[in-house]
Amino acid sequence: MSTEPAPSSRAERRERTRARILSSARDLFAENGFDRTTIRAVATAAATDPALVMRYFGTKEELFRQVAEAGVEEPIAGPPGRMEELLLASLRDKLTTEHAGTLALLRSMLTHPAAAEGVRQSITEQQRQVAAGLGGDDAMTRAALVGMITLAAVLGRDLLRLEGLQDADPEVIIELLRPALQTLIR
Amino acid sequence: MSTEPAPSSRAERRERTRARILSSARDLFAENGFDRTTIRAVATAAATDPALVMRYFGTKEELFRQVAEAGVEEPIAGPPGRMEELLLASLRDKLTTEHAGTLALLRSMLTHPAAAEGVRQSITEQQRQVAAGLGGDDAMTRAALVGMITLAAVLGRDLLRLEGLQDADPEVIIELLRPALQTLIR
DNA sequence: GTCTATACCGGGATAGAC
DNA sequence: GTCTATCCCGGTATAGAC
Repeated sequence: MSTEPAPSSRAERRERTRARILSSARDLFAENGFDRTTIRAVATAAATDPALVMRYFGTKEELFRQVAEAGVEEPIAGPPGRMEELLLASLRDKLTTEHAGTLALLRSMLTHPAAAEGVRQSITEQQRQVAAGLGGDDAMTRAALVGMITLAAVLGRDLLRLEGLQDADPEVIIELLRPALQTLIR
Repeated sequence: MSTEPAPSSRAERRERTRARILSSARDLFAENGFDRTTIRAVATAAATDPALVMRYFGTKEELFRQVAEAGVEEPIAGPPGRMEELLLASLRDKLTTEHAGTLALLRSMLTHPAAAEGVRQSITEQQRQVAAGLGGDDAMTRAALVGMITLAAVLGRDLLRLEGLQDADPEVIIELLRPALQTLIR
């Protein structure tokens, strides 16, 4: 929340405002979901006005799209033991660093079609990678459960904020899930 | 979808209309969530008009409350092996019989405060029961993960409709999750 | 008692003043 | 280029005709 120092050039100011809008939108979408977040509220939080938000992003849908833009995921591959490591590393990353963009996507995944599609694609992608390394005719089912379990940890901690999970050390969660995931990846 | 036969008494007709509204609301809330379900749409689906819906239920919030009213849950207690059985039985029930009311609650749990609270209370209740039978200082964390994992199965299958899960035999899902849950309950 | 018509509000989006 | 004022739609809720 530091006040920016140099007024600098027009282009820079513009870029800075844009970034502030994006950041406010991220927080509000993550906290309240797509439907309950208003352009007006985003503008207020970013200390501008609604018209400017529309000017920069055109539509609420597009603003959400840019907020929820998924970063590239580490591919999950190799023998079971290796996949287990990669999956837990990915979970650690989600639990330790702030991913307001990801939370925005997850928050709306049950009620907003675009968000649902984004999550589904992301999980399906990982699912195929894991299933490829597994074999067996229930590989896709096992891989789906693996994906849902890691997602469930984030959900319970950051979105539902369950007692016993929201304040738990990420490493504890990871070590508790390790043997559970091992029963599915093998 | 059978057309009701006897027009019968006023009170009965009234009750029937009420039930039809409740049923339509259940389906729509379960499919689209609280915010995207309109009173108008509920009325249309129930072949009445919006005013009547309001007359019977007063407010959309109250209609949702009645739709999402949780049935009583089997208590989870006993030694670890017994709790495991009870948890899996509860999961089987959720996977095999249609619980549109429960799905309505789950659909909105990330975006509607009342739904979030309902789910949180339900999980927390189960969590305490499981934690009581476990011991260890991370009992609540383990119990939370147990709850989230079973919830994740329903989520992935009925709400996200993940490939490899939406068409999976419930018994397969249960048997895959059994060893995973065993690593957390012990 | 049931439904038609409408009030009222707040949302996203737009046009035009400065 | 930034903001004020406004449009228009669709939501919940209500009042009054039948």
